[in-house]
Amino acid sequence: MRRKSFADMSCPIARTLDIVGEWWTLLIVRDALVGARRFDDFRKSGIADNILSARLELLVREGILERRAYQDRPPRHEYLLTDKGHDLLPVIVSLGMWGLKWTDGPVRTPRFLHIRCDTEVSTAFHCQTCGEAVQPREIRVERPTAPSAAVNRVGSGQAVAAP
Amino acid sequence: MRRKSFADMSCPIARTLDIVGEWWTLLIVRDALVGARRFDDFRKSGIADNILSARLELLVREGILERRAYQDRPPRHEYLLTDKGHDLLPVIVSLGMWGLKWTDGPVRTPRFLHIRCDTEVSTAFHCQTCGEAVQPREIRVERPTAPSAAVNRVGSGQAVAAP
DNA sequence: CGCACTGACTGGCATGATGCAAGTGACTGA
DNA sequence: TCAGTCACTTGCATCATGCCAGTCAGTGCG
Repeated sequence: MRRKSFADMSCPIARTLDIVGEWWTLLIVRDALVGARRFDDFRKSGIADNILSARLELLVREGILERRAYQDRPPRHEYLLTDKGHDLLPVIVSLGMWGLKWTDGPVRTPRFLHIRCDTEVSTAFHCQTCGEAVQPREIRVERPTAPSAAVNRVGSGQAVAAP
Repeated sequence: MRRKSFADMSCPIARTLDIVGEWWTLLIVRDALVGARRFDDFRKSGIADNILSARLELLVREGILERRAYQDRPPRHEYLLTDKGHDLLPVIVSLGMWGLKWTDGPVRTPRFLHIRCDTEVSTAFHCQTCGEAVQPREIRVERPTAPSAAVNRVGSGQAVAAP
């Protein structure tokens, strides 16, 4: 059954997931961030050949990876992250942080280092007004503004799932 | 074909994706963050009933949502984020930020406000040593340390995909 | 009272996604 | 020459998904 597309949804979160939300896709991005370039490099994650082939094609088509020839007899290509692809770094990092905190198992995760000083960087919310870091618990999520006001549901708040 | 599980992988990113990486799951988390509570609330995203039912059950089982009765004739339940679930906020936000920058379409995204001062917060990398925000471009990703050193591949760097 | 509607699911079925594993072609090295 | 490597491609079986009807309990209206 073809999955319902999120591409035409008005929410950018959904649109991102439409592009990178398939099984294995973000693991490929992770591996590309870590330095994987060739088909054989990416294969080491355990992904099936045909799925890897399809995902690489998708990531190239979406401009997240670019395909570059590294030899011509036979023609061989490697896959490099674009700027667009590199901008998925915060997604990867936040997934890793959640997994570190809430899943069990060995901790074998990429490290993210500030190039200038070689210190490991962390990601956090920041408030420009207060000038300080903010914990997720200190954040109130406000739903998207809708042209038609959401129908009040008595006693359960104004909950509307966004298409 | 049953998907290959990422649960036993040594990478926390993979383990997170094993839990929340199915189609629709993170959109449900998004909606829960925005205030959706009931089956009907979540359904508004366009998800099929049986998939929603299965995803809610998974999120409850994984401790991301808790199921709470809101009436008993007939028995009816609503679904609320746990702390574990709320900690997926950075994942949702980073997905939204990427989508804002790199996808086209209307911008109808949740807003994330600092409770104390009602300012919209943003997420960013931070370097403790330099005491400043760091752009993704200023970050070097280092692959996970491996007990067996990666085999050098001449001319292509030391690329190893992590299981 | 009967009927229509609502909400929260459950279930049947057809189609696409996935994984396994074999195959292909070009090349290299012993 | 043969075996191995690399980068895919392909065939097939099994699961994931979506559509939509159905069920049950309750409510409200004519």
